[in-house]
This record gives sequence, structure tokens and C-alpha cells, in this order.
Amino acid sequence: MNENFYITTAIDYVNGKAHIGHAFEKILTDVIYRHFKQRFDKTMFLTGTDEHGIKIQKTAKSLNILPIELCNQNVESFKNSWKLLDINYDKFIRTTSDEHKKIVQKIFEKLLKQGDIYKHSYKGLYCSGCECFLNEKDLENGLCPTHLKKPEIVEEENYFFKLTKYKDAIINHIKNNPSFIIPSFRANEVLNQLENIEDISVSRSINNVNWGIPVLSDSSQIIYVWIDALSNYITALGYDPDKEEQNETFKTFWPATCQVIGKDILKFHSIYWIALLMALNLPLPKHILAHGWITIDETKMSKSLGNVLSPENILNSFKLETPDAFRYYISSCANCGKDGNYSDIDFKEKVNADLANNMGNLLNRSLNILIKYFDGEIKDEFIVENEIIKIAKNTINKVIENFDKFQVAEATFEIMTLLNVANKYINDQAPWSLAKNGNLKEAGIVLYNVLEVMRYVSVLIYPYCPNIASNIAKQLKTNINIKLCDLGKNNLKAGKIITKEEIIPVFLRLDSEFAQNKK
RNA sequence: CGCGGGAUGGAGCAGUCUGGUAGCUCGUUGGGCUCAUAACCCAAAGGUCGUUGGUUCAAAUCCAGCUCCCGCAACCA
Repeated sequence: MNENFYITTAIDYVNGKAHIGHAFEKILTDVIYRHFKQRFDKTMFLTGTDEHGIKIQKTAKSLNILPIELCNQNVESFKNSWKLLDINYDKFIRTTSDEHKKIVQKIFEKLLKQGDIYKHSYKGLYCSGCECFLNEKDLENGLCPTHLKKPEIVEEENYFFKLTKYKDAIINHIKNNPSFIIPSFRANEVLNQLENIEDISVSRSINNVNWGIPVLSDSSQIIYVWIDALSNYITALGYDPDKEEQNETFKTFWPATCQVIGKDILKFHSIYWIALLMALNLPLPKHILAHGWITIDETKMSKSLGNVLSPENILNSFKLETPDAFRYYISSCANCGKDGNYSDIDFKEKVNADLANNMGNLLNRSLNILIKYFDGEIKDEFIVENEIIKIAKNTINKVIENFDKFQVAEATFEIMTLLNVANKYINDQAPWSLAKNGNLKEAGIVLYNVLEVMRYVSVLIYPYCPNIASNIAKQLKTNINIKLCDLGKNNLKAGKIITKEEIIPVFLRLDSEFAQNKK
């Protein structure tokens, strides 16, 4: 395989700290990324933060610090969360970085020059308390709900992007590429939204918002979020709108293979972003993956309900030293693009059943038999492949098929099915009985086959549970960092692979009491 | 009459396009095994597939009506 793979997440708005929703998206992306890294040679994973705008400006003011100080603090917090969750991104882009700002300004100028951006006066309801424009629907009895003041009608000159110019092209692209928007049922929503689009405002007066990237040729205007934030996916690659020939990184990775976003921002990514790329004459991303929400105990997470969970809360509440169980659960609880639910009870049951009982215990019992009857040694005569290895090889294909459709939850099901088969196999063959009855070779063959399956499983589960997977590989003395296409070739070699002391359960059941202090 | 998705044993879901004895994971109950992390294997109980009507030899599946939930439209990750 020498295809290239570039995956991005949405960049998070750093007006607060990371919660389980942000974490879901990053874990989902990281799992997909790690899987494709097992298939492709050149891969890239981008995440980052969106840091400009009125909300940051105001929050910073209320804390009596500079906007950049607020951003720096929260960016640190986000990065720490991702570290805790083993999010293995290659690059972290900040919209406040110089490299980003310069390119955004150039992009703006280019679009302005070629006529895709034009100046237009905009009339709206402005609340001086909020220091921003309000929509009519936000008003209560014609008053600003926060300040109970009547907003004034203010006319402002802004720059607009000719979104309508690209409407037909976008409709065609979506219709001609059924796997462009995943899941496909969301494509209809987008097509609907496209019916009513208008040109969008892409700048703000500096009198209203000053925390942003200035328009190069007009110091009275700040570039608004659409061009500022969306373009991060290409500024991070070093895109330069002034150059005919782009750099190697850009040529290697653009267009993105998959852009992972939340369903709330699908409109911006499947319409605004696409139009922007068309205007820049750049190829479009292959897939936009819109994931659903994580609900907490079937309830929508919201600050006012006080049920916002951070990934740290959950890891701490179960005293987890690695994020593997959480990563596994969160990426298997929501079928492709649908909403998923988090509950402490489900979490515990799912990871106990799958990771401890089905997977960890199988490794543990097999290695113990190997110690008990063969002193941890695989003999040459044991290396005879049975039917179960064919099933394992078939599982690789099924997992790949699922990931090709970004069905991350569905792929775990295939791995668990393989483990079920292996558990049944060892039970039916009963190597402990074979050994007692003197059929040592037969017993050894069974163990070899089960451990081979575990080797396959270690690599297949790696994208979800990198630490557990590495642990399994360590006990088998095998290499976890191999490509999926080589998995069938590097079978376990004859020799002593483990001692009694080295057998350590890779994942213990969670039986601790549910932790308190969730708030 | 805005557009779209959904309603399947205690829980969560598949099956619906291409009608033909209702399937998976978890849970429950009984049994087996004793290598293992109260694990693993087998078996059983439990569903008139939201509702009404239609087409058909035959409907979870196709058609029509109705009820209820949800998403988007409307910058919550």
C-alpha cells in the first residue's frame, strides 16, 4: 500500500475545557487514524484549536486577562486531555499561530482579488450590551433576553463570500459522491440546507470584534470564523495561495481522506468549506464524517444541567491508569454517525465483558496452560495451523471493510466475534485434558493456535486500546507495530515465550464502586 | 400539511432495499468444564417486530392511514 492518508478533527473552540464530547471526536479520529496507519505508509492526523472571536474576547475581559492568555491556558488543558487519552496527533494547529494567520490573510486577499469576496452593507439588530448582532428569533418581546434592552438597527459594511456561486456545484458533488457525507442520511439534510443558502458574511468590523485576524487590505475589518477557522486544514499543511506549486507536505496529504466533525457543524464543512475550496481551486476532501452526540445517561449534556463529564472524571472515577477501556467503550457505543450514550453501568459492563472476560482472560488462561505443561515454550511440532487461523485472517478483512466505511463500532464486533470463536475452540479442544491424557503435541497445537489468534487480536485491537494491545504483544514476544498485510506472515516462532512471573492480566474487571464527585 | 430518521423479548441493536419458520451482544435461570480475571462453554426462559387496514398462498419486510419519539431547518462538541 502506498496510498496517503490525512485525517482531521474539528478544531475546538477554547472558551472552556475539554469534555466527553470533545473527547469522543478525538478518540474516534485517533482510532481511525491508528487503523489506517496499519495500512498506509504516509499518514497524517491534524487537530487543533479555534481561538478567535467575540466570546473569547469577552471571557478574557471578564477574567481580566488578555485573550491570548486565556487561549494559552485552555490550549494547555486540551492538550493535556489528549495526552491523557493517548490521542496520537501529528500536528496541532492553533488559529492564533503566525503560520496560520499569514496564510489566512493571503487566502482572503486572493478571494477578494478574484471577486469571490465583495463588500456589502449589512443591516442587523445590534445589542450594545452583548456587543454583537442578534437574530430576530433570539429576541424576547423585541428585547435582548440578556440585557432586556431593545437592540438598535445598525448598518455595517462587511465582506461577503459568494457562496451562492458554488451552490449548484456543491449539490452536484454531493449527489455524485454518495460516500462524501457519512453517514449518508445526513446528505439529505445538507441538500435541504443548500436550497436556502445566501452569501455569507466573512468579516466583522474591528469596532465590534478585535480578537481576530485583520484583513490585510482593510484595517477596519477582522476576518470572521469561516475563513479563519475552516482554512486550518490546509494552513496546517503549509498551503500557500500565492504559489503555483505547493510544498511536498501539501501535495502528499491534500485532499484529506477524512474530515471528522460533529453533526452540528456539518453545514459549515459540507457547504462553506467546500465552496471555499472550490474558490481556491483545490480538490475536495474524500469524506466528511459527521458523528453524533454523546448523551449522558440518555440525557443531552449541557452546562445548565450540570452533567458535563470530562474524560478525566471518568478515568479517575474508575481509577484507570490507561485510557484504553474508555477509548474502547466510547468508540464502540455509537454506531457510525449516530448518537451514542455514556453511562457508568454500560461502561463497566461493556469493558468487563469484552476486554476482561472475552479478551484478557483468554490470553491469561492460554499462557497459564502453556506454563503448566510446557514451561512457557512453544515447540516446533506445535506450529500447525488450524481452521481458526483462517477465521482470524478473515476477521482482518472484515475489520478493514468496516474501517473503509468508517464503521468504528462495527469493527469491534468482528474482533469480539473472533475472540468468542477462540474461547469456544479452547473449551472444545480442552488442551488441559489433552495434556493430562498424554496428548502433549495435540495440546500444544491448540495453544499455538489460540495464541496466534491473540497475536492477531493484539494488532486489531491496537487502534482502540494501544496500551493493552502492546501488553498482549509483550507477553507473546511479538511485534505490535506491523502492517495488517503482514499480520498473516509473522507467526509465533518456536521457543520459550514466557515465564510464570511474566503473565500479567492485561485488563482486570472493573468492580470498583462507582465513583462519586461527578460534578 | 417544512425536510429527514426511528418504534423489534428486561437493556442496547441487526434484519426491512431483494416478502418465506425472528437474530446478535448484555442481563436472567439451569447445566458443563476446572486451564483462567466470580472466567469460559452449552442449554433454557422471555417478542402477537408501535397501531389500524390493504396487497399476497405467505408481511418485521411491500402499500395506505394513525400514534409516539428524535434529528435538521435555528453558530450547544
